[in-house]
Amino acid sequence: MQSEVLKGSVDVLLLSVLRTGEAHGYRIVELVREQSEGAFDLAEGTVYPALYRLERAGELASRWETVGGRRRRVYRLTRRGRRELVRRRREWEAYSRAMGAALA
Amino acid sequence: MQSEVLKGSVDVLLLSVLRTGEAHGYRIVELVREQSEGAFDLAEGTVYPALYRLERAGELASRWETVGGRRRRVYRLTRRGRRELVRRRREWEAYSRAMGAALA
DNA sequence: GGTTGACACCTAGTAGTAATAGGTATACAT
DNA sequence: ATGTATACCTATTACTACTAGGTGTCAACC
Repeated sequence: MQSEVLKGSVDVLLLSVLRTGEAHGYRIVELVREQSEGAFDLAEGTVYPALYRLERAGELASRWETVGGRRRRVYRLTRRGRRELVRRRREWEAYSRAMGAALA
Repeated sequence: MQSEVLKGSVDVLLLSVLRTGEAHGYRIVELVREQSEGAFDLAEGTVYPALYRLERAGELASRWETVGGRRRRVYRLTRRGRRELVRRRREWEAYSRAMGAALA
């Protein structure tokens, strides 16, 4: 079923909210909630490991930042990440279309 | 993320292709392929366990049949299965809408 | 001064799906 | 006899997402 689409739902969301600029983990959770109109409220235990995974895969890069005494790790898309975002979004669309056809 | 939606993608496909009548496992694989316009080619190792799971959950019922010397197990939706199909389809739609919003 | 809540990160363990990669058996055509 | 389509079954594995904790900073309030 080529189910990286399924498995990668969180991944594509993370890549997508970073498309307009960098953000740290906690903020990424908020962005996903906002941009999905409240539908996706990702647990931190889901997001942090996913971010490491994406960084290990070369799709994200990060740096440490300190703001108001609080440490943050700020993530941004790499070139590969941007490419992957496009690919995964297309995959999502194909998947979505197929589900639509099957469930019609 | 309420990810039964994700996890249940195969389940809702199986329920859906049975909405117009009963079918056996091998045929169900074909129906999913046809109705998804070729996009979903489920492995038998995915489908059979899923059918057992759905039967154990009371969403499907089955009977044995012999046609041309070949044994088949024919599945049909139960009332609960039909209800679940409606519920899962709605869930899929909400999920799909949210993904659409987030990836827009 | 202590408590609460928001901010911010981290990780070990678990449940569960889907894929992999086999296996068995019948019928029919070549 | 061999191959192909039909038809079912299952053990193992990889991987995701979730659960359920933990650490620490800062600001506000009582």
